Amino acid sequence: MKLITRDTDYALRALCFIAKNKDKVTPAPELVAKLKIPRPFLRKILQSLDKNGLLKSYKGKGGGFVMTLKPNKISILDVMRIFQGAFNLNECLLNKHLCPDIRVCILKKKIDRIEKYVVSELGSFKLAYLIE
Amino acid sequence: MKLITRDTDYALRALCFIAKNKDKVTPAPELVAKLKIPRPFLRKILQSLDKNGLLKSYKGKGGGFVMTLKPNKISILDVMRIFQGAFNLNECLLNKHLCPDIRVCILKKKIDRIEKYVVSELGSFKLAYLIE
DNA sequence: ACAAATGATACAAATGTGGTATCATTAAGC
DNA sequence: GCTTAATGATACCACATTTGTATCATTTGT
Ligand code: FES
Ligand code: FES
Repeated sequence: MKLITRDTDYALRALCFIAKNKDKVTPAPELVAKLKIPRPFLRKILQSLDKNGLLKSYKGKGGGFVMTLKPNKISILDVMRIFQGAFNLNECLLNKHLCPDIRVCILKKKIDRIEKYVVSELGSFKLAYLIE
Repeated sequence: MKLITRDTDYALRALCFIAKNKDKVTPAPELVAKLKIPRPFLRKILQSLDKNGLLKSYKGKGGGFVMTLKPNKISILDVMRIFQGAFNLNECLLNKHLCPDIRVCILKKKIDRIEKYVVSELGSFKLAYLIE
């Protein structure tokens, strides 16, 4: 089980790099060179970050990406949610046929508590901590 | 993200049922009927539980499965480990190329703490709690 | 006009999950 | 011993997800 997937990891690294560049526009090719992320894959990731409002993009020559928020306003969880969907360790609710069983519900409460802990820990871990 | 996969869930349900039968031998067909788990899939799961020492199997007519341990000696984590492998939220160690980066290491520490918490919570949650 | 960048989108390989099918082996009970 | 009801072992398969790749259109600074 992975907690953080590859695209989230790439996204974090890209965000860190772009954040260090401050107001300077960072073009994707620079990220590819420095971070060794496969180019088309990175492009897709950057587009996602743009659509989700974490980056602002500039098209055309001299274009690229800049941060829209301060790094201390972005949490690991914010990035995870973009690439891995809403945090939901308890998928049991979906499979209706599993639910008549009480035992799963006791377990469900346990898992809910675990989930709350994880969400709170990752939600308070800001991108800024990864830069300094 | 799921914390518990389908086979682990099926395994937990099967174990609960078998545990309730105490020393009585429970044949797979009975489990199929009562728990509505696809037959060949359940068979595979029961074989895993047998190989990992949580169940003892009796072959031949009148055969089936019985528990080898008291339900308060088996944790959710024990079952998860059989079907989902060792708990390892931090897969980063494997991908060597990610590691020169300090930021991941700080994050890694955070994830390690999260993992310890999850392992401790699930390791102390015993099968017995699901039965009563 | 040209070059350098992003936008959009479709495709593809590798892996993981959930499930199926088959045949051999064992043991109880007549 | 024969039948029957059970497990053991193993190989296969369909689908979804992950991790990418490829292509072409569009925008913009010089
Ligand atoms: S919520 Fe699924 S069993 Fe209770
Ligand atoms: S352990 Fe992978 S970056 Fe530190």
